[in-house]
Amino acid sequence: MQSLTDIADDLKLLGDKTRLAMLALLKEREWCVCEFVDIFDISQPAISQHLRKLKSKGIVRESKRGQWVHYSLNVEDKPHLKAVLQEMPNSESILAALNKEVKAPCCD
Amino acid sequence: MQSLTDIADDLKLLGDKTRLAMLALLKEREWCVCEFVDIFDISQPAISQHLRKLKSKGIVRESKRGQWVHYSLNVEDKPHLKAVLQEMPNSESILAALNKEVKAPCCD
DNA sequence: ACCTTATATAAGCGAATACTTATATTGTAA
DNA sequence: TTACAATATAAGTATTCGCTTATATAAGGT
Repeated sequence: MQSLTDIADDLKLLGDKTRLAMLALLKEREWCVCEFVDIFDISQPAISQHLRKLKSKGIVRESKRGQWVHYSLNVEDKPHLKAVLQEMPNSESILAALNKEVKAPCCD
Repeated sequence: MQSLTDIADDLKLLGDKTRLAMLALLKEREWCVCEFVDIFDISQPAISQHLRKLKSKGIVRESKRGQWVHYSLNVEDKPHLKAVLQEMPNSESILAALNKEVKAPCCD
């Protein structure tokens, strides 16, 4: 059972357009850091810092494969986040909003 | 149709425990500012500023009655917020978490 | 008119946020 | 080992945030 403060702190992380887009994308499948670096118009360290915040709250899970790191959604025990993400547009719409198309992932 | 940024900006407002509690309380009925002043352990101007932010994003609606101002929820056209609030505990639990009991409202 | 009550606004301040550049770490491959 | 690619961390900075105190506005009662 989460406290009000915990829930607010989780939601605070969704209050940033980059992290919100990341989570909406992660709804569909797991993504490699290198893909996020291609998609978002911010530096690689900025990407890394966003993912660290999400991971530190247990909202995403990381899995290393060789030199690549893949992130996946981990909101099974977070109904508030599940509910929001359910209302988010699909990956295609998100990428369109970011003016990006899905390319062959860098980590193949 | 809301942009990603708009949705993130809405969610950012839920990322504060005071505003999140206010909205959870407003799910049940409308509340007078004076009640919020009693419930939350912050100054009256702080309450007023939180409500102004929520109003400026169209998340709540105000209605003046004499010298009192009542706020009500206005999230019909905001499915993301509706979805989160649906998962929030009821007023009783919120008040319990704040160590407050519902008293006779100041504005009767 | 005056005083009181309810609410809003203004100004200021310390803490948190999201970014940047520079550097460290880790893994792969020659 | 050396070099390179992917990712993370550190440090610095400008902006935003949430609070406070002080003051303004507005409505009600006498």
